[in-house]
Amino acid sequence: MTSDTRRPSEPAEPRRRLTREEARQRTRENLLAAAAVVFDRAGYNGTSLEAVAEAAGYTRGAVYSNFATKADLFMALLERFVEQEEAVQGAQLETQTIEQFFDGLDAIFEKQTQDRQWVLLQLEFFLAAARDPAIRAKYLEKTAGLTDLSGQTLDAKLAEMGLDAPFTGRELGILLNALGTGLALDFYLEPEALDPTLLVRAARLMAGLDPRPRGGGGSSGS
Amino acid sequence: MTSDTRRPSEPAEPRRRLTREEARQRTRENLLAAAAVVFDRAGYNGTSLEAVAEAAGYTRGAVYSNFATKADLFMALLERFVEQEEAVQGAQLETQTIEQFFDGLDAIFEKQTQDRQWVLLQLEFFLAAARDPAIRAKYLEKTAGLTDLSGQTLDAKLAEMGLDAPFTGRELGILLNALGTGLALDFYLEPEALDPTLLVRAARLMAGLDPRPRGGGGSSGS
DNA sequence: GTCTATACACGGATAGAC
DNA sequence: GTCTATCCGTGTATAGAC
Repeated sequence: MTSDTRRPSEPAEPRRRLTREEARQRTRENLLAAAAVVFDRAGYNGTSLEAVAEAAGYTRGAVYSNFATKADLFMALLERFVEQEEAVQGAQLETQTIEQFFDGLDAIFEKQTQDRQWVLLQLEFFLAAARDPAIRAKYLEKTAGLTDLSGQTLDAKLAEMGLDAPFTGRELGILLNALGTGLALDFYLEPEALDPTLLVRAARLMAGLDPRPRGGGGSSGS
Repeated sequence: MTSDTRRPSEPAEPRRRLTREEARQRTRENLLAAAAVVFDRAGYNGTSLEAVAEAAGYTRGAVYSNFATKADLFMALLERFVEQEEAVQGAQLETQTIEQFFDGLDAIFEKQTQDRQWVLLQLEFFLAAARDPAIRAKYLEKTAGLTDLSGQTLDAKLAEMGLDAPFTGRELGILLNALGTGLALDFYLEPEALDPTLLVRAARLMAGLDPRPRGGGGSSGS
């Protein structure tokens, strides 16, 4: 961004008024913020661009002026979300002890069950990615870092502990990710039917540790 | 033979000509068969009822005459699929030894990765179920038997073997189901990145068995 | 160069003809 | 019971205001 050399005749006020670029950026932000809310509520297919535009105080044309298509708008939203999530999960999983790692895993899963709407939105987008190679490429590119995170962390953790886990760190990352996703989906259908400790117990077992985190009598009768 | 029973008084002839009911049933079948093909190809949201009707040799009106809404049509399709799948999986999992059980599990997973379009369709419907309580109730009702299947089978299997699995049969069913779903989703994005033995290895471990099915050196170094 | 206003095509849904 | 005609909403495209 260069200096605000608007017009020679203009009063050389810096940042007095928004430049074109800034205004555009502001509109883009407003649209993205509105889109996050509206998509969240009704899903991707259930949301009209009209609704997004209205929520942001614009018209449909403004949307198309800033995003090529509806999918493009959503992609921008996803990108932003992944960046933020990467930071959060990274901090949550980069712990000292392996016990703390599982606590972090638990926290992530709990958050996932609460962010129901967002996960459903992601799933909707996953569907598009699974069907369209172009979208898939973008999707993988943007989420690659996030999916590798737990695996790499675990790899390091296991190595420094000398555990004889039945799986590699990468495999564990895949398994934990898949299990978390699958259990979250169950949760969305029958929240009360899911034991909240199940994920961590399974994770501990797969990492080669005792399934029971702390004390707790394992009265797991039928 | 009261052949020409065109009178509304009595249709005492069975099977001579298609009754209204039978004709309707036939059309319904045609529409369902066509819908299965077309939905499979382009997904739920990507398919128009026009396309369905055309594939079956009718017009949109015929569809609406047999199904209240697009969702209703899809629900009928799902119902049929679940029934059939329940039978198949039931046969596949009701085995003698626990080794055969894992073979069956493997076969089911492999089929799931091949039936890509169908699983994606189911996922699309799951989304609708997760968002709409009414659809959710129907969805759960129809799929309840299927989800309980592996759990109950495992419960019996574990009981008769006296294994000290860290999970109950029901928990194992949930875990295996969730893991299978999550891994299948991974597979749809990056088919070559998924080790096809991963599911069964994890399943064996969670059931309290040696993760390695047969022989194979466990060179699971990083 | 951005946003508004408007137009168009397509798809889900409904009403009425046959 | 199926088809035709029609309505309405929505994604997409474009012309024009500022």
